[in-house]
Amino acid sequence: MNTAAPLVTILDDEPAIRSMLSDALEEAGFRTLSFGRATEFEAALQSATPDVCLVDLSLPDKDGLTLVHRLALEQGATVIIISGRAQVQDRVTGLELGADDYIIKPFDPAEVVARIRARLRRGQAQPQSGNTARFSGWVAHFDSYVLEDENGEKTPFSHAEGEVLRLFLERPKRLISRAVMQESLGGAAGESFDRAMDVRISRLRTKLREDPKNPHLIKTIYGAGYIFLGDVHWG
Amino acid sequence: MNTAAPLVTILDDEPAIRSMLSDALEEAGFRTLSFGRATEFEAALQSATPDVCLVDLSLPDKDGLTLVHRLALEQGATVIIISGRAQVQDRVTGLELGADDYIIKPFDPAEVVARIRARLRRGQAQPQSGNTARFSGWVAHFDSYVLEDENGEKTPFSHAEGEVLRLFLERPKRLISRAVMQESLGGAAGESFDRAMDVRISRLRTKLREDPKNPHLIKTIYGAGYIFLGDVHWG
DNA sequence: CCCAATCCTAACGAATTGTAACAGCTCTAA
DNA sequence: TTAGAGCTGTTACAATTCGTTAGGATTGGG
Repeated sequence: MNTAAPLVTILDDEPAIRSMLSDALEEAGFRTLSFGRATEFEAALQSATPDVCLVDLSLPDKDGLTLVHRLALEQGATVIIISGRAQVQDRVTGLELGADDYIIKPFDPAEVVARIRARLRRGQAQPQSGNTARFSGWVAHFDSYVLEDENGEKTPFSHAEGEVLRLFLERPKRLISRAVMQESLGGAAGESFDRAMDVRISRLRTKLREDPKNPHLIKTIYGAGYIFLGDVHWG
Repeated sequence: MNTAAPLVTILDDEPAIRSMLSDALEEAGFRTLSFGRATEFEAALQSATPDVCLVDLSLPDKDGLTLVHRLALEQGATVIIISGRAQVQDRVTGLELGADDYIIKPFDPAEVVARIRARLRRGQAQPQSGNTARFSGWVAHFDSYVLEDENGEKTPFSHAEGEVLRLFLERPKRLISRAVMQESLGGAAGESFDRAMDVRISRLRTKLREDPKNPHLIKTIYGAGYIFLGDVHWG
């Protein structure tokens, strides 16, 4: 991971907005890269991995939502949508597809900075440099499928449980929507697969000895998804 | 933030009022800048960021209300409206658009000074450097969604309650209009969502053990919005 | 003081989520 | 092949969340 200033990419077709954002962000100590079109942006992604992506949904050459989806899911980037559309439905689908936040135009640049800081304070994409993750006294071994508590006591976990756990450990402290989770878990978006996901999570919770009333690790966001709360260290 | 005397801008088309205000304010130790027209004022905004903006709504060249909206939203400035119109509706729309206070002509300059001092003493942007906030004996943990009282007793709060609480804790001691609140809470500005917001606040109040007759923390401003009264420390 | 607008909140119910119990599946070993 | 063990999706029902409704309380103008 780079210890330099975090890199923020800006994708918006209006030059005025691009410069307003980049001014505010650079003054706040971020590095920025601005793009007016999705294709340019995607080309640049090959060489640099941004810490945060600001994306305007109304792009001239591509559908912003699918782009957001790809960014969030494949790149694991922190995605913040900027949009002129204030409809609830827009916001919901944006977050469902994996965005981390949703800012409505017109906006205050200072607020954007604040939100980015808030996101960065939370989880950045974990380097995930190994097959073992530590969090809150636990150690998860993904090659032996074993969960180890602080006393060294070991509990095996299954493949399905491991998928969920890995998803959480790769995106800690960020909302993971049900939609994203289903897709990652290879679930047919079929009707009653939701319940299967619930059950997976429930089983994982019992192995982590969670009290669902006061969850220490896996927090449910009603109507949205889940957040994993532990501090995760891979390696 | 500047450590020198706070800068107050005055925007009013009547020269007599401008000079009366600037005299009173400078005597009270503020720096002032006066403008008779919105366009001049906006030009000056490029170079200096005022701490407080006094705006008369009846301007010759521009609609004062949209100006207020932009100021409050984009510049994040503290805006105080000065107006000859005393109707509730005028006041309400002014505050809804983000103004912090509303003073009716004719006014006593000393009162204006007092109100400005009050605003400045109140919320400057909170650093918000963590996910925990302390206020009035309470501790709010936003990652575990738990509210802790002075005896360490814990009450969980839901996601929806957390949204409201966070909004308050990020803008303490400032008016939060219902419009702003709805927008922040992702509510369709739809008709009956107001009630939903009321209910959220009501539920939050019971968790904070508030007596709505004598609110210690969440104060209702009839016709305008709410103010959170606690001293908030993030971290 | 009266009235209309506004606000509070108890109660209800629809939507969402948790999880126990069950059934089908795969794998292993005798 | 059969029995048993473990895994995982499905079902059913319980619990929770949260918006809506409705009626009463409060506020401020006239």
